[in-house]
Amino acid sequence: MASIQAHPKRTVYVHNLPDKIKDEDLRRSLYGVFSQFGGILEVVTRKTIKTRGQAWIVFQDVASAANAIRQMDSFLFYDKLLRVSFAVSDSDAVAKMLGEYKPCMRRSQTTSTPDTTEPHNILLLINLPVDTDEKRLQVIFGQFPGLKEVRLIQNRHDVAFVEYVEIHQATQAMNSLQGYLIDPDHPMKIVYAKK
DNA sequence: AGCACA
Repeated sequence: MASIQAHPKRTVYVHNLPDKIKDEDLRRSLYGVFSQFGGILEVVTRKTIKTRGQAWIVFQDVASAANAIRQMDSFLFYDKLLRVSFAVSDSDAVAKMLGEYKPCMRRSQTTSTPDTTEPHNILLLINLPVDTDEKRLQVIFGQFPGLKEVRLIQNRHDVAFVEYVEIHQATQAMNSLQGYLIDPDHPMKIVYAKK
């Protein structure tokens, strides 16, 4: 709790890993232990001076990553206690999954926000499963600070509005939950509401 | 301790 908390995202940063283990064995063990929390897109380890003893576990959704952190921080792994938190930045594997990966955006802080729409404190969710209920959306979007209200549309449960107090809070939720799989067939699309 | 991916 003392360290800086990165905001929720699909990638979990793990450190205090044993560094005598061969990279591929380490990846396999990490995959084995972490896959109980949800689908894993990729486990990244690199044994350079700067990156040894660390790993990035890229989950398909933020909820899995959050669970992994809750359950696995301080977990005894080999002979050490794992340190598990949200990664500082998003993984390329996530951008690729969402079809938003552009090699030139590496290392730039540009978001995947379509600039066709002005930022807004209200988000529009589309492509929801038709049986989506409001409570479910409240839980998912309530992970991010500033949630004010979730509104489903009468007779159309495939779209919803999610309102945050501040625009930047809406943006944070949008960036983390873009493509979120409410179910395997419905990657959620999130755009800013129109002014 | 250390936040990458080409």
